[in-house]
Formats: sequence, C-alpha cells, structure tokens
Amino acid sequence: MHLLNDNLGTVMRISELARRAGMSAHTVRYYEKVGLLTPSQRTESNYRVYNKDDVITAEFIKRSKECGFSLSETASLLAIKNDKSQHVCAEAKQITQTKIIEIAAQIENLKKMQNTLTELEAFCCGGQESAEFCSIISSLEQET
Amino acid sequence: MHLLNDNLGTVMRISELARRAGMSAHTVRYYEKVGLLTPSQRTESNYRVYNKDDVITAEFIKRSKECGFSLSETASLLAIKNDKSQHVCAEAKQITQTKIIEIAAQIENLKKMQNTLTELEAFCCGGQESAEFCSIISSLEQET
DNA sequence: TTTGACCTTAGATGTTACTCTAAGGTTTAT
DNA sequence: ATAAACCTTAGAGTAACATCTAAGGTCAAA
Ligand SMILES: [Zn+2]
Ligand SMILES: [Zn+2]
Ligand SMILES: [Zn+2]
Ligand SMILES: [Zn+2]
Repeated sequence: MHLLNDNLGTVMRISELARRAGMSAHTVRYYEKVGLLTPSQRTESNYRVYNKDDVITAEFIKRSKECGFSLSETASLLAIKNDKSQHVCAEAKQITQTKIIEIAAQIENLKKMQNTLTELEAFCCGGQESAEFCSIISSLEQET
Repeated sequence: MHLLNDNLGTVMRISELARRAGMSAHTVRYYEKVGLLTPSQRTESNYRVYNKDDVITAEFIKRSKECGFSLSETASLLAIKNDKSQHVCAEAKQITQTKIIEIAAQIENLKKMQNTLTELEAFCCGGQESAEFCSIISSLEQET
C-alpha cells in the first residue's frame, strides 16, 4: 500500500528524513535507539513514518551536535524543546554556559599543544640526515 | 627472592615505573599490550622488571600524549627514537607538522562552536520564566 | 513478473584509550 | 605466621558515536 498519497511532502520514510537532516538512515535508527528521535507513526508494513516535526527534531539534533553538545546534552535540550512550558530559560542557559566553559578549556589545551609542537618543529631540520640528533625526538626523551 | 639487591634505584617493578612516569600500573600493562612499552626483564616469579631506559620510554609516551599525539603516532615516534640511525629527521618533522595542522583544524572548529554558543547564550535571559520563547531552544529549532 | 531500491530486526564491530574485575600467586614486614 | 601490599592473567566494561551485517520483507516500475 502506498504510504501517503494525501500527505505528499509532509510525511516521509527514513531515507528522506535522513537526507533532509543530513545524516544517514543508520544514524537516524541509532538516535531512535537512544531515545532522541521517535517516528510519529509506522506503516502497515512497519516502516517508520516521519512528519515535519520529526524533521525539525532531526535538524535540532544535527545543529546541537554542531554546537558541540553531546547526545546526552542534546537529549536535555530536546526535553526542554519538547515541553517548553515545563522548563525555564535558566536550564537552557546553564547547559550552554557549561559547554562554553568546557570548549574554552579544550581550546586552551590545544593551544598549549600547538605551542609545544611549534617549538619542537622549529629546531628540527627536517632533512634526510639521521635522526640521531633530531630535536623532536630528543625533546620527547628528556624532561624539561 | 629479593628483586635486585645490586641494582637498587636502577631497576624497578611496575608500580614504581608507573609512579615515575605519572600513570597507573594498569595503563603501563595496556601500553605493553599495544606494543609501546615492554619490560626489559621478568623476575623468577614473572613480575615485570623495568630499568632506566624503560622509564625514559614511559616518559616519552607521556610527553608525546601531552603534545596531542595518538598512541599510534606515538608508536611511530618511538620507532624513530629506538633506532635513530635508521630514521631521518624528515620523518619526525612530517609527523609533527601533520599534527600541527590537525590541531589547528580542531581549534578552528571549536572556535566556531564557541562563537555560535556565545551568540545563543547572549539572547537568553536565563531566568525562571517558561522556555516558550527561549532563544537558545528556538535557534536550534529553526534553520539560519 | 522480476529487478532494484528500499525497508525491517537484532546484534556484532570499530575507534581510542583506558579502567576494572576476578581469582589467584608472591613478597615484605611485623 | 600472617597480614598488607604487591604482583599475575584473561577478559569484560566504559565512553561516545556510530557503522555495518545478515537474513529477510515490501514496493514501484518496466
Ligand atoms: Zn635534523
Ligand atoms: Zn629532527
Ligand atoms: Zn528567557
Ligand atoms: Zn532562554
């Protein structure tokens, strides 16, 4: 039986949802398994059926990930989104601020690495001579 | 039987090596399993025995990790360190440059996240009112 | 009607780097 | 002698996030 003659464009199966949200169907099923994205219906033959709201949810997840939120943090944000009247701004802002701090720490750490590596690199000739006196290797060997 | 009466200070068991290199004994065994750090001997009762060179290797691994190298990249660097005459500076420099580029990309990505999050956060009141009009949630919901 | 695209499930696999457990043997100090 | 502290192994578990497989069912079109 055809899925949705009178719903064309508003209702879709997994591949179309995945395409629209920019993820694979595999990933969509995975998100369902971990409770992030449940299809609103099933066909008689048990195919997942998604609607416009599901697309919004899928895109929400996508953007949340792009902002650096983990799936578990995304779940918290989705819970707010899905029942806004039962949640307050403070919750969303808290999650966001925590993430900002976390990312700042990661950036700091990477910058330190970057500095160390740049120093290491600067003194290495990078030529075809033996690594016997390579500054990169000897810096890693000895402390300070 | 006592381990090493005539070797005190130069030879040690796993806990001492771990302590000196700032890692757990578990982790040392793990590094052995993946081929990074093999004890130079075993006692009669099969305890791992490490010497000064092993400490240097363990510290090498530690510093390499702190520079952002993965265990597999660390393995390549260790291979150079352990047979310097058969390797050239170009190899070490190549690994280092690749890592520098990789880290730069990570920093860029995190900075983008940071900017996005900071924008999201700026417009959210963070108060105890309903999340109905929360700018964080609605930004994640809609595109652009 | 048959091909090919699409869908279903449970569950295995992959990555990176550990971290821990169980069940037991060894060493050292009191 | 016995307890505390240490060691051994194989293998399971963790985190985060998928990714893939096998074995099969469904659907639309040529
Ligand atoms: Zn050189
Ligand atoms: Zn060099
Ligand atoms: Zn508000
Ligand atoms: Zn808000």
